[in-house]
Amino acid sequence: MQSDQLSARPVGRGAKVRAAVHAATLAELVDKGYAALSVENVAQRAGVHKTTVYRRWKDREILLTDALAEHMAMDIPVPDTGAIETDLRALARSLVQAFTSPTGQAILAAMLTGAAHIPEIAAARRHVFDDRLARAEPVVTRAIERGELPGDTDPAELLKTLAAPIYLRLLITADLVDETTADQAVRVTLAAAHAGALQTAHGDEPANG
Amino acid sequence: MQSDQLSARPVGRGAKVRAAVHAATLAELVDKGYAALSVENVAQRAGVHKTTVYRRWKDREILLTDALAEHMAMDIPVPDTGAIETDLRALARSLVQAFTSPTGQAILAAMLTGAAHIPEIAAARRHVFDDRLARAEPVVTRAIERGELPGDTDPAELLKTLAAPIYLRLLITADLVDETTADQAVRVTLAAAHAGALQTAHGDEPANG
Amino acid sequence: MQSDQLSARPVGRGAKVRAAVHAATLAELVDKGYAALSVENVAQRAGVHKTTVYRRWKDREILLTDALAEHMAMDIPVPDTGAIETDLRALARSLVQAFTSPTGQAILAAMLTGAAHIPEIAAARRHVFDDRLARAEPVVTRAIERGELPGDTDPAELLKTLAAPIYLRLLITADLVDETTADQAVRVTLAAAHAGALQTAHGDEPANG
Amino acid sequence: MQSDQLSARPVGRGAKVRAAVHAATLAELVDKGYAALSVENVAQRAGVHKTTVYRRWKDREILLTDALAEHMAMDIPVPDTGAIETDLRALARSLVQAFTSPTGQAILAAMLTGAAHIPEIAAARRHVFDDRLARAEPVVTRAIERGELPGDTDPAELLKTLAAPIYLRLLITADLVDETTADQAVRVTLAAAHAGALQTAHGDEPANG
DNA sequence: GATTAACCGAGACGGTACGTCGCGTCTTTTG
DNA sequence: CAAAAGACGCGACGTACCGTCTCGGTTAATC
Repeated sequence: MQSDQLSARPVGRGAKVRAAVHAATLAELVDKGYAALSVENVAQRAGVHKTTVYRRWKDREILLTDALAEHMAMDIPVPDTGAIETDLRALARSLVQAFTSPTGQAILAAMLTGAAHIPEIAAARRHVFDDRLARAEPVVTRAIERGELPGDTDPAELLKTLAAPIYLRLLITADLVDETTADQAVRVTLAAAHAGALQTAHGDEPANG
Repeated sequence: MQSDQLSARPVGRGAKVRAAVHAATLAELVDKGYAALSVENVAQRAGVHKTTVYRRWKDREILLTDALAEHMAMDIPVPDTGAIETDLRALARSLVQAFTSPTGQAILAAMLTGAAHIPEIAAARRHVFDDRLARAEPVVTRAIERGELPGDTDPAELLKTLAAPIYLRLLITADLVDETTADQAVRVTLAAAHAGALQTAHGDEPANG
Repeated sequence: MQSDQLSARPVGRGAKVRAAVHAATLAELVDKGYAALSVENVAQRAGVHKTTVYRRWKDREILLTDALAEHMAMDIPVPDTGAIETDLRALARSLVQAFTSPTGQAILAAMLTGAAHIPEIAAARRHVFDDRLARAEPVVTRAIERGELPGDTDPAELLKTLAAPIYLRLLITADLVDETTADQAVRVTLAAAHAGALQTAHGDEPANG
Repeated sequence: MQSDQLSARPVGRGAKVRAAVHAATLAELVDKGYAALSVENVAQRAGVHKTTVYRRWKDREILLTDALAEHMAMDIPVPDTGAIETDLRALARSLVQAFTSPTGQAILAAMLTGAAHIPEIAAARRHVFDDRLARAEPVVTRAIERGELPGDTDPAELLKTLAAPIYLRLLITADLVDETTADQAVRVTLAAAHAGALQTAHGDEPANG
């Protein structure tokens, strides 16, 4: 009995459909973009009928967020090189890598789109980034313990400072983003941290970070 | 952005229609969001018939980008207080103010949406930000001349560093954004600049910024 | 000004669409029958798009009843040969003719279908037959005036007696129906009338007949 | 009608299912009507799974005709009062009773529906009525033997003349149908019969009655 | 009394048609 | 000539029910 779950459904076939549809959804997203992603095309690409998609996902939006969430659930390795600079560089570069591929671009765009009026998407996006943040925090705390960073450095603040210029270029200025962008972000972040500009809030910043 | 080259037309009546439709477009954008913005509703809100809208704007996308472009063309005052810190604080705070209003939120969201596959929107967005950047550069160059910043500080790089954490919070983390966010961005930016982390590229950054 | 109606719509094109769709509806009805009549096929047959059909008719049911009603609105000539027997024969034969054609069969079937739960169809059907009845009554009253029939003969009752066996065979027994059926109905009806079996109710029949 | 030739099967369990589904089918037919009768609802009402229904009946149509046929197979008592008038009155009134109940209405409607294009339904309907006719014929032949009716009276013709006005009102005019309707039909039929209008065909009517 | 074969419950699936919405085009009428 | 009015082709939406197809789990007749 390999599937001794509590639910008594024959998950066997269903799981394959789920996977195929998810893959097809992401593929279509990359090819056509958020707006032009039609359920019918996704279904066809997945080798499945339209109604089968609607049976599992209530509508286009939910199909998309679900596929995205599943895709983002993949672990990102947290570096531990023993030095803050190389750790941050690794983090920044992996971020760059994740979002410069066509797939990454499409996913990023999709996560931004329609967020204002569809709370689920906004929530999903926030959750993904909070998660990444939480997993990366040890990098900073370890550096503090090693004495590489001031004791009152705020890990979240530091990591946001690291990520911010990369997202800015990806989303707003559409500059070319590569490893030098990542390295420059590291330089700025460390400069700010050493200058004591990334300390935990003394009351001037509310606890929303 | 568009009205100049159409000067040969009888602008008399048309100008009123243009203005009304633009206003209605932004209003609908704020109320319903990008996805649910329908030409028919915009037309009705503008007290104009649908076909009249289509006569002037080829499609929904163009109507939107045009309205947005017109809206963003409003001047932002470039501060000149005599000190880089207060200047940057003014810039950062005006950025925060611009995008924390419901209108600003909607506009920001709209400019991100569908950008991946509709080049016009991406171009418009890039143009707007490049423009803002260009207009703000004097703030930095003046500070360099005053000796407040290292001589080889890259103005664009500095301004992006200033803006980046604000956009990150607006678009990704959905943290609360207010004046303290602006002030914190200033602190980080100045720390980096003084540490020489915002110099013009010595070859490690291509000329795309 | 050939179209000086109160409503200001350009009826020009619309009327053509109406006619084409009505014709296509009846044609499909004959070919495929009530159950298999799909709006999409009707539209295609009419050289028109599905949504155009839905714009004018709320749903399949209404499209059908409307087409049927329009079709049945055609006048049936009321005979006046001077003798009740030949008049009735003409009436009966025209009834037979109307419903033995494939079209007639299909229409008849459609008017019966779904009548139990869709009041509009039942109402339309009733209206059509009441109308036919009212138009044929003069045939009977003239015969009474000529002294061919008893003075208290009930015209409606007589005409129903005439029609009843024809409908029975069409709808229930599926016997072959032709002119001899019509003539036989006349014979029975006149026999009953002369025997005084078709008088207006003396109280033994409520006023619903 | 079907259970006899399947006698090799373990009828034990199956019989209950058959009965439950038949009852549920008729109940749904009365409640929702022919068009809105869904197999899933029937199954649920019968406390049985959809697939179980499909295992025994190929499709909706067959399920329906089977249920109807079973229902109609109930005997109608053939009266034998010794006088043709009271016999016919009994027949007519039982017909009225059968089809004025909600159930009767629904069944009648169902038997008419879709008959044009689904031969099975038409055949079933014809069979039912032929059967009733055949069983009632003795009433007429006995009357002929008693000398109450002309010797060459056609029994089928007479019985159809009796039934026709009742069906007309049920199906077409939607007049109120009650015992007076039945009695009036008897009056007309007897008048015609006595006048010799219901004799066997002299060759002008084929033997399809 | 265990075996075994038919039957049933459960539910996903491919498929057809439904009726709806919004886009962008077109034609006709009005000022 | 531009705007109003509105029908239209078109494509996608999301829904309902059809009839089919495994899968396990029961049940009941047989050995």
